[in-house]
Amino acid sequence: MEGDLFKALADPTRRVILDELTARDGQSLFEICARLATRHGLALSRQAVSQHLAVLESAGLVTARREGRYKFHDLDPRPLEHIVTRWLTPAPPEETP
Amino acid sequence: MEGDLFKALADPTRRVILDELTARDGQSLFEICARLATRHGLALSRQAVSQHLAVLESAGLVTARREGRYKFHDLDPRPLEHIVTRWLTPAPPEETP
DNA sequence: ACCATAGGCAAGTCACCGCTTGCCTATCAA
DNA sequence: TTGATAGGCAAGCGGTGACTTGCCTATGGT
Repeated sequence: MEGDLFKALADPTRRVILDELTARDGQSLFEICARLATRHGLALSRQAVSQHLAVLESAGLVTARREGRYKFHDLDPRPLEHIVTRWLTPAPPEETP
Repeated sequence: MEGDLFKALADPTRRVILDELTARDGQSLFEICARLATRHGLALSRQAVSQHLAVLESAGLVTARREGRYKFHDLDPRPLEHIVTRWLTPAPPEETP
């Protein structure tokens, strides 16, 4: 979906996760948990971060690859490009929500 | 605030309002209501649109100017540029929410 | 002066979202 | 094989946000 992109960006914690993946790509769930706590003071449970990653993944902003018992997450900023172009050109009609 | 920008974009109705202002700048509240109904099938109350415009205004995406008993709304897409650049450069640290 | 129009303010309802808790599966090391 | 690690699933709770309803102010036409 298109609207999932904006929903994914709406939460500040998810934006920090994107920051963290920008600084260091290919982190696992526990790595992200640890770095959120140490570098941003965000003491979130593992499931909270997991759910955030699921939202980012369904928005196309994060791709996940499994290796053994680890699951590494990579950032994909390409969907962001649609945001700016949308309201600079004569707007194309959207899905009626 | 910074986070208000993402909160403003989170709602699909507000995105349609931005589309509508992109197509025709300087509309009043009632004009926006009418065009949402006729062109997008969105039958919203006047207050609903008014509240949406307030959110867009506090996000810096819409500027309002009063003339007599009318209040015209103009689009300002400049805050959108920060979105893309944020996750393409080595991310600057954010406000801890 | 009167009334219709354009807009604002405040409270209340309802649904969604973020987060937790508890339990379950899978992979690797000893 | 046993235990520890990495992750997933599902139900439940609390808060926030979108929308409505009702009433109020202000401007403009006649």
